Amino acid sequence: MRTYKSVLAEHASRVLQVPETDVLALIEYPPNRELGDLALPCFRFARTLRRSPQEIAAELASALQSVDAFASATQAGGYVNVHFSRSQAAQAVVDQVQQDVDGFLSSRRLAGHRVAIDYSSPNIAKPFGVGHLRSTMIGQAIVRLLEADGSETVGINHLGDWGTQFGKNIVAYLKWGDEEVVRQDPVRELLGLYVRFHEEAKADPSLDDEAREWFKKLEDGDERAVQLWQWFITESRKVFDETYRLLGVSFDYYLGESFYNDKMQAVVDELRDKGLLTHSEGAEVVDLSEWNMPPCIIVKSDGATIYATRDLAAALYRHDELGADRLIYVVGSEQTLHFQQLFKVLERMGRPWAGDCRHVAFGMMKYNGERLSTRRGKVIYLEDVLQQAIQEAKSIIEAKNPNLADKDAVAKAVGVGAVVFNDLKNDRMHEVDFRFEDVLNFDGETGPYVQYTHARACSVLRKAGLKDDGKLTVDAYTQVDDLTWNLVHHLAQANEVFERAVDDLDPSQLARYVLDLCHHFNRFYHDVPILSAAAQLRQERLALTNACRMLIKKVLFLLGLEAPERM
RNA sequence: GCGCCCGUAGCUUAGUGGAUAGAGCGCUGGCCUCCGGAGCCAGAGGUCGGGGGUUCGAAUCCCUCCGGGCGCGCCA
Repeated sequence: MRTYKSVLAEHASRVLQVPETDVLALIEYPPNRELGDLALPCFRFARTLRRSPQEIAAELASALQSVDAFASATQAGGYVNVHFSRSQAAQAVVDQVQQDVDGFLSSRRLAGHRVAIDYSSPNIAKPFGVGHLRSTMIGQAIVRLLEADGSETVGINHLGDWGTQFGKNIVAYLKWGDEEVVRQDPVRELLGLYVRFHEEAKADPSLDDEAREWFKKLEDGDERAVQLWQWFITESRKVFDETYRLLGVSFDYYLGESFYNDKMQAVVDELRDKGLLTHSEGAEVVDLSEWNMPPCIIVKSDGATIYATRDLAAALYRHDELGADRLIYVVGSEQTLHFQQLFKVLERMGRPWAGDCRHVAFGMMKYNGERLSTRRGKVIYLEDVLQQAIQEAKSIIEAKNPNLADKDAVAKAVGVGAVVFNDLKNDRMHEVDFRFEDVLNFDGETGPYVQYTHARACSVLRKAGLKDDGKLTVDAYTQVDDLTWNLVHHLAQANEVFERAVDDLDPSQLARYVLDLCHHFNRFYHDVPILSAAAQLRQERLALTNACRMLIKKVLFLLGLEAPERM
């Protein structure tokens, strides 16, 4: 929909004879709602127009009086503040949300694009810990955001299914493993074997040699090695898929590292043909000193390739074979340099789309201030965290709403929602010190708070007899009090927040937005009677409630949370 | 040593050059004969890490220092 900012910008731009985009960038929300619904500081125009900000603001204020959408325009120092015509705005906003939430949120700016998103990407035979939550849920949210903005997406799980660690896994399993025990709980058992390997290898370095031999066998296609490796993958996948099912996460492709084994020679050949490879300390590298980066190693001194080579092959595959015009990697910030190198090498290889590659980095997850370490067996299983949160939700339901139908399904939605939202609401670059007390708290700025608000809105609408996809038409809003207006005004900002979230690949903006929206709704709900209002008002308030319900549900979906109608 | 990221209330944080720095948790005190109290309201709590600068205006931009994190060729 047409935003109020652009209406203001258009008029101000015409009056002042300055470009509309310049005006648009300056428009802000006044710090105090009595001042107005939008504000335009005029200080910036003073120099070019050779007039005082106050004078400019005064001129604008009087010119904007006549604009239909504005109820008033006043000068306040160097600012001009406008109030919207409330009844007109409320009617338009509520109607448009109900008509088409998707269209209200998005103008489908990415139509025609196809974006590949690499997210989650856990390692085979390793636990899926809380740390993986970040890549998984930020990635999933980005997929939904981009799709909502019109893009096609290709979600890729780049499983860590190759590398020398599998030699260790095989050795440990053959020495100390038991098939039945592993089958019971594959990931935990394999991790135990892996940790034991590292402990014993300290005293007996020959184990490392054995591990190397077994990995070599795997590379050479040794039947036993391949069979064990595939078994590890199968068992790990079962466990991962269980977690993905719980989280509601899915992928278009599971393409692990091993998928590119036969695609790396072509990369090496191309780099060599293009004269980008140089010999250095026994290895072959792409020199990046011109860009102040260390060289990117392509072929190790033992002749083997390395992850950079693999990632290059993967990037080419995603672009050339999967048809993506833009690549996104949702990977921890410790790999920032690697991706800078990767994108630079792609550019030097003559791939113009290298400029459209993005590394969506995020801070590290810690526990009690300490780094989690798979190798030392220091792991918090995401599955455990989710189950605890679900238990917590279940006991709250038993206490507050014991007659609820589908208690288990709701407990799952709320418990998982709490964990997911908790991770999505903050700036992803921040380090996270994982604390159960935060995740298991369902009050305040949390997923359950948003879900609760949604359920509340559903409840009112249900009592009013509104059908599931019903729409309530209102011809004109009569009285729009402050609480109602604050809610409408916030609703109207959905589109600009959505676009910022897409542009920044930052789901936390939407998480913050929906928290604010819920807060405004709860205040409205608390103080403004809906069902008991007189017929006309009742209809207006129900329509507004319905619009909120729809938008909250939509945003929860984008963030990967369910929206139960009762809880 | 070099590079990147982070530093805002006891804790977690919002804020992408504009007006009096907003929230949540925790704490204190209110609000269910009224649409769901996982809620609402109020209170206490801030030298926006320190210091310089740019600007009419800086938590925000630049410089510098301090504290923390992550990287810095054959792991991914």
